[in-house]
Amino acid sequence: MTEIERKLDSNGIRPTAMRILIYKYMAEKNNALALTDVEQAFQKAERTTLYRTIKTFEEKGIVHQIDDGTGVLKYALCEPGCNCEIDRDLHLHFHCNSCDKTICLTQHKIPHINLPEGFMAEDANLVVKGICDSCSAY
Amino acid sequence: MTEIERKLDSNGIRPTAMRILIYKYMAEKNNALALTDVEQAFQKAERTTLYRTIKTFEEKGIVHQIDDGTGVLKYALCEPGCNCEIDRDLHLHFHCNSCDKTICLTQHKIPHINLPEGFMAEDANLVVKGICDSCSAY
DNA sequence: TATTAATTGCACTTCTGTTGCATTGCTTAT
DNA sequence: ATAAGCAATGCAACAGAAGTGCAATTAATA
Ligand SMILES: [Mn+2]
Ligand SMILES: [Mn+2]
Ligand SMILES: [Zn+2]
Ligand SMILES: [Zn+2]
Repeated sequence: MTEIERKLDSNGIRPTAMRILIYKYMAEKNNALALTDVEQAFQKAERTTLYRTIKTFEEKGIVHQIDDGTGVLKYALCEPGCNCEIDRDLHLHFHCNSCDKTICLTQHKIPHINLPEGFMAEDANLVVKGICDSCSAY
Repeated sequence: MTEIERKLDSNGIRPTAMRILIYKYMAEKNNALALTDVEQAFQKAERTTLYRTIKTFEEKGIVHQIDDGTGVLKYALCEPGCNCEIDRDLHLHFHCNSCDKTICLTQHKIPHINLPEGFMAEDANLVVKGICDSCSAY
C-alpha cells in the first residue's frame, strides 16, 4: 500500500486506479487545476469520472474548491494543516494575470474583517490578482 | 433632461428609454443584481438588450461586476466616489447565505495584503459570506 | 431628406457544471 | 467459490449563463 493509497483510504475514499492517478497528478502540480486541465492530462478518461473523482475528494476534505474570478472553478489539494473540513481554511488565493495560474497561498490567512452592525461573517474568499513570482522573474 | 439622463449622458451613454429604465431599476435596489434579476423585472424586454445595456454601463464605468462565488455574475451601480474606472475600487462584498443577496460594502476597503517575494498585486476581490443585517434582525 | 451610425431583436453557439441510468468492477456473506 | 449487493465508471443528455452574428430599427447628422 503506497503513500497515496493510504491517504485516500484514511479519508474514506476507495483507492481506485483512476483516483490514485488523479491524486498523483494534482499533487505534482503546485497550482490549482480546473476540470478541463485534468481532462487534458487524462484524455482517455471520461469527463464525468474526473468530475466525480474531484467532487469525492472535495466531499471527503482532501481537496478544496477555489473561485478565482475567472468563471472556471479550480481545485487544489489541501495542504497538511488545511482545515477545510472543519470550518473553512481561510488562506488567500493568487491569480496570475500573465500565466493565468491560480496558486494557494496557504500561509497567508485572510485578515479579520470588521463588518457593519448586524452582519455576521461565516466564510470569506479573498483572491488577489497580479503577477506571480515565476512571471515577475523575467 | 432628468437626473438619470444627465448621468448617462455625462458618461458617454446615449440615454435611451430602456437604458433609463434599467438604470432606475438598479438604482432603487440596494443589492447587486444578476442578469436574470433584471430579466425578471423587464419580462417584455430582450435578454440580449439587457445584457448589452449592463455591459455598456460597465464599460463606461457606472456599473461594476461582482463575482460573489455563487457562479452567477452580479452587477451594481458605482456609488459616488467609487473609482472602478481608474484602478479598481477595492471595497468588499457581502453575500448573505440566508436571503442570498449580495451587497456592496462600499465603505469597507480590502485591507493591504503583503504577498510573498516576487508576487505583485494588481487587483483583489474579497467576498465575505454570512448573515446580513436584515436577516439577522429576526 | 438622405446618409450614416448606434441600438435593439432574434437566433444560435459555446462553455461549464451537473444528473440519470445502464454497465462494470469490487467486496462480503453464504 | 459463488452469488448478492454496493460502489465506481461510461455514456448520453440537460441546464444555465455568457456571449456573438446579423438583420432590422431607430436615432443622429450632414
Ligand atoms: Mn487554496
Ligand atoms: Mn460593489
Ligand atoms: Zn504567472
Ligand atoms: Zn440576508
